[in-house]
Amino acid sequence: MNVMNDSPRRKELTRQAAQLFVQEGFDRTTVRMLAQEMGIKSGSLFHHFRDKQEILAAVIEEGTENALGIARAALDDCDSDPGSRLHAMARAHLETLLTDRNAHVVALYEWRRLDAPARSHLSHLRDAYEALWEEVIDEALAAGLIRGDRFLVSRFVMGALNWTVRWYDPDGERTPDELARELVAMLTHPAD
Amino acid sequence: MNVMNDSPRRKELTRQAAQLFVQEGFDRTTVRMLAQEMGIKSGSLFHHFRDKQEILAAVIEEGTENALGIARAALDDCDSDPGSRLHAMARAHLETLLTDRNAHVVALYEWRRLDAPARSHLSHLRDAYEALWEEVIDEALAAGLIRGDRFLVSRFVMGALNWTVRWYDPDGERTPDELARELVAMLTHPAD
DNA sequence: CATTTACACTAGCGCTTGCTTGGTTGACCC
DNA sequence: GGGTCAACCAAGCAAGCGCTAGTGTAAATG
Repeated sequence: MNVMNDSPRRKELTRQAAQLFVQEGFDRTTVRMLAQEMGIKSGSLFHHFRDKQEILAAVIEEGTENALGIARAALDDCDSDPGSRLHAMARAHLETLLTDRNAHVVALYEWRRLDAPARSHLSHLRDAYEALWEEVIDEALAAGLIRGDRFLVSRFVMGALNWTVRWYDPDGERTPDELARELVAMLTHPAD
Repeated sequence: MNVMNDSPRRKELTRQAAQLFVQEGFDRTTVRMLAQEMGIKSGSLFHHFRDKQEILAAVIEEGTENALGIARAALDDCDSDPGSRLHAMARAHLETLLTDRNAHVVALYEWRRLDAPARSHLSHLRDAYEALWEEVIDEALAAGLIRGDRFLVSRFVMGALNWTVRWYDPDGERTPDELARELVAMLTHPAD
């Protein structure tokens, strides 16, 4: 057990682990399965990760950091009116499902398998992502674009969005852009 | 391994199993832990259930049947206008979280641990529940109360609703009725 | 009274689990 | 050309896993 840095090798192993975690679930995925997928022996795995838990944490960390980066970039690039910003966030969220679906599914379904220290570290990352959403929702509320309780609206929206991993097919007919547009249309109350 | 009927004893055991599955997750819950929680020895467990999988199936089956019953009753008892029906469904959904939260959490998080036969049987039950929602949403769409694509709207609504198990505290300040009202308000576009 | 049924028990088989140990390899460096 | 270091391997340990076999017993049933 030597290193736990973020070498490129470790990044690649993390990506492969995410795939297996989605297919089998964290608990059912054995270190032997992980090693085989990675093309190494099970003992070698512990050169890159302290233990199995750390592999899970690495998967979730990378996925969340990625989503955060994409969302921030989307907000920087879009128009400044609340509607555009709402749409940009929804679109960014759906686009991460194209490139990073596995990590997102793992983050949603296997969060509770994290031990306490990892959970506390990663919840800060997740909070940062949700804070972006709440900011955008606040702006939309202030502009009268949507209405309702600040807290409840963001929970409902996060729910609708996170649920997309269950049914959205990125290779299907609907683009993230179209889908984001539909979601915003459902929520907003334009002054006809 | 004698019986697999639905005796009252088995119902109680199922309820206790749901509790443990939520706390630990299905895979981490051992038959020995289940037996201890039930106050029997691990071998005795297999008198009531064929195997561990069947316990999971029993938990999900009971929870879904319950939700279906409550939703149907709510629809029978409410006014016939689309807004009332939407509200009745949302309220029924949240009310099941008061009495049956464990089973619902298990159904959401451990669905993929079901083997193929159980999954096929239970998905019919779940489809029946979702069909109720789609019916009510269709009525609301037809009445112009909400708008958007039939398929997408129901996915978004189901997402927002199912996500409530993550944050809703039935012992907290907000009643299911209030919460349902907020959700409907967020979705609907009344002709001001 | 005899039999069945429902429920519980003890004991343990066969296997898999996460992880450790002690070592080898080959590329790079001064 | 000796030293360093990440990367990998073979072997295996201790613990725990789902589940089975066979038995005991008290209440219900004929």
